[in-house]
Amino acid sequence: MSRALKISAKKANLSLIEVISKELPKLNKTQTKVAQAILADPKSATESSIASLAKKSAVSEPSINRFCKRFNATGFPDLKLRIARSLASGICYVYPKIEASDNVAIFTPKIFDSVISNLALVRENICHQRIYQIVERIVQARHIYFFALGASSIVARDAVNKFHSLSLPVSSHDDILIQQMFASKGQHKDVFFIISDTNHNKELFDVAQTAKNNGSVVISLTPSKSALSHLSTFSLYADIFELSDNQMPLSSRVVYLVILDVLIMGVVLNIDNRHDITKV
Amino acid sequence: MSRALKISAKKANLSLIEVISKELPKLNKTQTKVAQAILADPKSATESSIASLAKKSAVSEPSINRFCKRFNATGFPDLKLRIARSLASGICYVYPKIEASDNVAIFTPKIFDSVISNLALVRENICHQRIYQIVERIVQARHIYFFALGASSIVARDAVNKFHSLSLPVSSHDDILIQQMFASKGQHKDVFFIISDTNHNKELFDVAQTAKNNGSVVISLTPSKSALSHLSTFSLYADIFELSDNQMPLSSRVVYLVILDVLIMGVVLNIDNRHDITKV
DNA sequence: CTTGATTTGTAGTAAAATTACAAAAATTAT
DNA sequence: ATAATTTTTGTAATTTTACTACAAATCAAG
Repeated sequence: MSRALKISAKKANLSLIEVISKELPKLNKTQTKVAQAILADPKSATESSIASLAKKSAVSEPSINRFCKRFNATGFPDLKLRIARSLASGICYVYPKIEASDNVAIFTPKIFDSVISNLALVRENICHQRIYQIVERIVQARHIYFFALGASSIVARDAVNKFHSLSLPVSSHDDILIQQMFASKGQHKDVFFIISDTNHNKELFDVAQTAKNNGSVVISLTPSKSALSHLSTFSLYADIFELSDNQMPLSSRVVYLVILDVLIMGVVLNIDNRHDITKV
Repeated sequence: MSRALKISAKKANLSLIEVISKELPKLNKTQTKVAQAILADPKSATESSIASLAKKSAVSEPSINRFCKRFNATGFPDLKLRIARSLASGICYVYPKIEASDNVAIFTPKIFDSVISNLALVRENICHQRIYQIVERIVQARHIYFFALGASSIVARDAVNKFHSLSLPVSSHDDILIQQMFASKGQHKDVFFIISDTNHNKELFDVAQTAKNNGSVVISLTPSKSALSHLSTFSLYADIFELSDNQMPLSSRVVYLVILDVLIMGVVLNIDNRHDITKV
């Protein structure tokens, strides 16, 4: 939650139009004219020359220039660039909550934005070194077991479909007893890939513990501070900000699917070319 | 491949960077140099003058200008503006191909960008009215059948999990014979929700046809020009640009999952408040 | 009022972008 | 292969745009 705020704050410096409208009361006469002309039609401001904007706001050209510098732009072209940037981002990098009063046109973009924001965040923070290491283990594995429960189980199932099409020895199980059974029979070169979108899941933790005790490789895909990640041989983190509280994970499955896609692509490239291609 | 080009030509609101990277193979020698210089660092391109970009790409200034007009910009400042707009969200809206020589740090962002780009595109183009209509049908349905084959079947399964938790009468089937059987027994208030990421699938089309003939409601989630969408009572489109040709759909499942999430959210809000909340 | 400070505009300069035209490639026909 | 035609590319001049220095105007306090 606090991280979400940090991000929206970071985004806030970028939106120049917001800054201008916020500073509006503090501006003097001519600068107010300029600001109003820009705010009246920011898009056309980005497309017009300093001369035409000067005419439109009924001030001289140097006044426009001073306005630019007042807002920390190097000059008029830079100001136009900043306005364009603050204008064009259709996607809002915040994690809004869905209100009961939202209609289709409101909540639909919210859902997309939430997923996109989460993906963008994981994109920036995912550890490439770790991916490389995991890919190495997967291609060398005797067998790879994908274990998940609940909503994450479709991620496991999807992974199996894909790895299977690469002729890798994979299987997935969403029955905790079966999972425990396979874990207890795990061998040295077996990989147990455990996916959980909750921070602490006792059942899956126990399964992982069993596998670990048997000397098998345990890979986990979980939120960052999960008990599972500490136990694992290799762990991938993804902290997801869900937009609804009602225990229905929207974004996490999607982000997990994409992370699995990354691993699969790593395996594809690793198989295609057995040299040091995937090295970071 | 040809579909991608057709759409980029049609949709003017597609980002310029995306268009440039797509048109790259069609460009001649000098224009390729310009394109590569821009794609290598689009942000700096928006900040530089025509002279410096000419120097960077080792061409003359008028060649830059011709490049601008080639991409329907009025001139260089306009091109910079368009690049800035396409860049504003931080995510590069390109659909790059993954090369065999890509290492982890290269292909990982590519995969994320591809998914994010596709989501952003669908976010802009999805029909809210249609979502509203489909939600209405779902909440009134006697039973909802989710039919899919192959990679899309996990989307169907996920939908069932979620709708089931809302106590709606749902089921999914990925066996074509079972699908055909249920379709032939379909009743008036039954909804058949058919998901396919391929343009034309004879088997699923026949199932849909059967259901339609029986007077059931057929809802489809497919690419835009599919035979299925024409047949359906209501159809949702999503044209996905996949980044690898090797028949492994990466983005489509993800986009489909999010679209289903939107529908589920619509149902949740519709159930919570039986008035005209979801009205567009 | 008048002085000093601040703000605004005029005019000139520098820089950037565009256009016209000529040279160089590339393509085609002979 | 080579001449003729077309297309592509660059040079140089022109036009447009942005910036700077300085002067006029406005404003505030004595």
